[in-house]
Amino acid sequence: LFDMAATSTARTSLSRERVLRAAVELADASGIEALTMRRLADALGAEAMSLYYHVTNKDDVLDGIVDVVASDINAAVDQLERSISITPATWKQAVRQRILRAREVLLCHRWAPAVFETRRETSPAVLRYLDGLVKLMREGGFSNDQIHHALHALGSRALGFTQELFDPGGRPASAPTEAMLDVMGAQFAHLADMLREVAHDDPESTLGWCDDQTEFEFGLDLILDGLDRLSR
Amino acid sequence: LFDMAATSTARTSLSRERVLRAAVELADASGIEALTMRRLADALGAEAMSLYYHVTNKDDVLDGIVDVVASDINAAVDQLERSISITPATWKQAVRQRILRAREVLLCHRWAPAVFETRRETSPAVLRYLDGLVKLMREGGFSNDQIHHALHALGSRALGFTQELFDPGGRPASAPTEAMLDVMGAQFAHLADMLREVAHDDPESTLGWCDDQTEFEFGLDLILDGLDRLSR
DNA sequence: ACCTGAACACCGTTCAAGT
DNA sequence: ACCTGAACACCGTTCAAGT
Repeated sequence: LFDMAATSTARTSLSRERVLRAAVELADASGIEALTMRRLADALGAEAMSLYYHVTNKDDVLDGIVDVVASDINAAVDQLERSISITPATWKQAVRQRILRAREVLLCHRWAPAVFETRRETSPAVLRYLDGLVKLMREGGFSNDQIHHALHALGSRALGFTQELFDPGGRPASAPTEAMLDVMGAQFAHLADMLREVAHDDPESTLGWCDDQTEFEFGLDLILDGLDRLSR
Repeated sequence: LFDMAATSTARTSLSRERVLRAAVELADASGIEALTMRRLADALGAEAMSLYYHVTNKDDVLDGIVDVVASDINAAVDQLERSISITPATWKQAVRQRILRAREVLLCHRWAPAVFETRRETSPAVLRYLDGLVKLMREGGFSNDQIHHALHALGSRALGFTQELFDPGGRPASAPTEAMLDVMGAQFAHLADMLREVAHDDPESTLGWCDDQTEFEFGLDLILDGLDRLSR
């Protein structure tokens, strides 16, 4: 009657795909902790219990949104490297580009890495992503055994994220103040000295006092260079 | 009266330390999902609300158990490398040994890595651990800037764990059956080929078809070797 | 086939109250 | 100072019932 406007998106009936897409949007907008069955149903203009017709339970929703994000990654990655032939000389650049592209997608879903880590069943879309990576490295001259080691060495970095020991999640981190470093220095002199020097070297970093992207690429290149050396 | 035996451990009064230690034991024994305020209180022979006198809330409990585990790591690591002088030639072995020791402690608390990742405030014990690592690398001839990059490149590996894309948490993984690989091969040929070959190469691996420890060390050495080369 | 509402068993946490 | 019990606002999920 009057709720036509409010429920305009809800008029079309539910479906697994619509539920999952709404779940991703809810997590994007309000954080993963806001993703409850009741709130998700609300966003869809339905009752909580209606979801269970399209989805077996909340775990299934989490598996589902991981697969949605991984599918987005595949879509982004598929647009890459048309007609570039992969050789032992070019594999590294191709893998690097692929991983950084995956990272771009992940940066649009800050909650995703944490959820990826909690999943026990690997999503089909993640498998497809890894399949592409294996293909690339085979063309680059690696043995299956080497590729297996490489995937383990990369770990989540293969998909474009790492877990940091400092400040997981809440980016951008603010630089520690001089006062904080002084307090810290009393107990942890070497660590405080390091942080003081690093903060001094790059005081204007717009992405916070640690540029995640730079650090991600540093670690990634360290590993890729090591693998490259391994293959010769 | 009759519950003397059942509550024998509960007779001593509560304290923050006793609460945290019980929390670690509960997580060790029953998994992190069993760690609720009510069950934790039960294990201590107290009411749920009594905990709040010694601990500000559940987040504080999680911060606390991370710190307890990190303290255990420090204790284990402190027993290492007495009287070995660190030089550019020996730093790698010392860091490697330190990290593998940290990993040993973590392997006794399978729930810990996942909890480490969710914490926003870094625990004092983790800071102390990192301080020791920085000290080691300084003695090994690295600049503070290089050490900063190194810590980011190592990420959680500095503390002895990585997140794997396959099968997070539930170890040991069982080898994929031939039938599974056939199904998988239809969609993900390169990945299935790789897994088939790896499983065939090492069919007797007692730790499951992927030896986590071997893979962890492979990735760690790849990074340490890269850092070593960087410092020359 | 698809959706709902009441209900259940659990959470974390507040508050006022006990000793 | 330390602990408790009832209560509140939230979960995920079951079940029987509606269309």
